[in-house]
Amino acid sequence: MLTTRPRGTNDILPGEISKWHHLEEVLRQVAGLYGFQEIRTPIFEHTELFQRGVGETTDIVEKEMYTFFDRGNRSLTLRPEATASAVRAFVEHKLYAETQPVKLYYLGPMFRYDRPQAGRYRQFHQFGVEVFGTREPGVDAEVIAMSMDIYQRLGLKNLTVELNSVGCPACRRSYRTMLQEFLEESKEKLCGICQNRFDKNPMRILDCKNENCQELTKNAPTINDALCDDCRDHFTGVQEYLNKMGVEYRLNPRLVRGLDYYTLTAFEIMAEGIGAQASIGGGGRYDGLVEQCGGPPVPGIGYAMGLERILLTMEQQGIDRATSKSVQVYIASLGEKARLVGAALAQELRGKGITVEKDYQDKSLKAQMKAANRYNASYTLIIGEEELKNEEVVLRRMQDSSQEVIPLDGIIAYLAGEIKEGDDKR
RNA sequence: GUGGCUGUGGCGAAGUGGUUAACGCACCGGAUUGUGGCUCCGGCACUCGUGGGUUCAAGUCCCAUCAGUCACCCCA
Repeated sequence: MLTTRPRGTNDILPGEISKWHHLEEVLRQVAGLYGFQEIRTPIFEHTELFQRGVGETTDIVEKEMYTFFDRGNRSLTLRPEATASAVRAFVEHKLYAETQPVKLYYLGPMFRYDRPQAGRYRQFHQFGVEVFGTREPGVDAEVIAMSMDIYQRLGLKNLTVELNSVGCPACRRSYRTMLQEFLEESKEKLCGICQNRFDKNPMRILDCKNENCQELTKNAPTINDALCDDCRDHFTGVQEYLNKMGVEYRLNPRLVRGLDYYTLTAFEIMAEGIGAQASIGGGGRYDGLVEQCGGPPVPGIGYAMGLERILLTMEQQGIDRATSKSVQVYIASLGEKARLVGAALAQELRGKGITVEKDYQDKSLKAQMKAANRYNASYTLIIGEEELKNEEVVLRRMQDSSQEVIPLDGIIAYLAGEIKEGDDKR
């Protein structure tokens, strides 16, 4: 226990950090391009925020929250998602008083107490955006386009955007009864899970994986049949924008998202080959949420993507950015005095922006050369007794094994010159 | 929360109940004087996840537990 990480968590080790850096860099860059500004909210919130924001009946709230009491006996919860927090901050700081829309993005860890499996962890990372203050279909389209833009820049292929409209609360209510009426007769024949869903969330029955259920719902009415004029207009508006913007998508009238707050636009981005958890991002509109969280009636839309799943997909598609530690100069020294000189040289070189690694343990020269090789050093400086006495250093070019003796007081300038030239050639 | 599979050195992986638990990679050291990448030689396991049990004898069988993994529910 002492030496194992908590279940469902991961250490990101030095060997894999570069792909995270790369991913985060792309995310921030694209967010900037689309005019989003970062918001950082606490990693825990009052439990009631999620109960209210995410929805009492959702799985997240019912069984997946990390809830604890602090010393003041307040109930707090590690955030399972960030939309509720963003909404809270939006309301708390009265951002609705600023020019609308307000476009925010966030990036960080989320927590859900769930059984880990491929692409699912108890602590995972999400990047997400929220747009408050407008319900123009063009914004919905832009948010979808932006997410695809990100995936493309990362080099991901074979992704599908699934699009649907879940309507306004009124549409959903009427559709719900419509669906229940349709299924009433065959209710007994549905699988056990779906019989459960019949009352709780009948729309979920539509995307049950059970073949029998699929067959039974084949001719079921879709949400599109139940949309009011206003919702229908909005939905066609989103599609019109997407078409114009050249974003491909697949209409999926059975797409239902799990959180209670979604209205109108719902979308999900699916990847292949990363196991059962194929959704690498998703989002939708939440026009009633701000008000429900105690703010004014401000519409909003957002999406979130799971970074672990993106990385998994990249790996699966052979987009690999693993890098090993590498260094421009390695300083090998023999003996205490030489090591001191080496340390001084290292400082000077680093001051010139050159990456340096050196020996700290008085290893044999052979061992130091091996180390230099492992670090992928372009140059190795060797300082031994001989060199110390003559105020010189041996400069060895690792690539062709050539070496020369340079006066100690000239080595910095010499190396700085060499490395700059080398950089220019690239 | 439910189910399947798995758990041997840093990693990968043999081991069909019986003396000192293979091997590969990695790591460390060496192959005449202070020099890398190839080759050769050598070194590197006090708990075979943990705790019980069966047995004269268990890494090998049984039970429990923990963890990993995949899937379900659900989601990123």
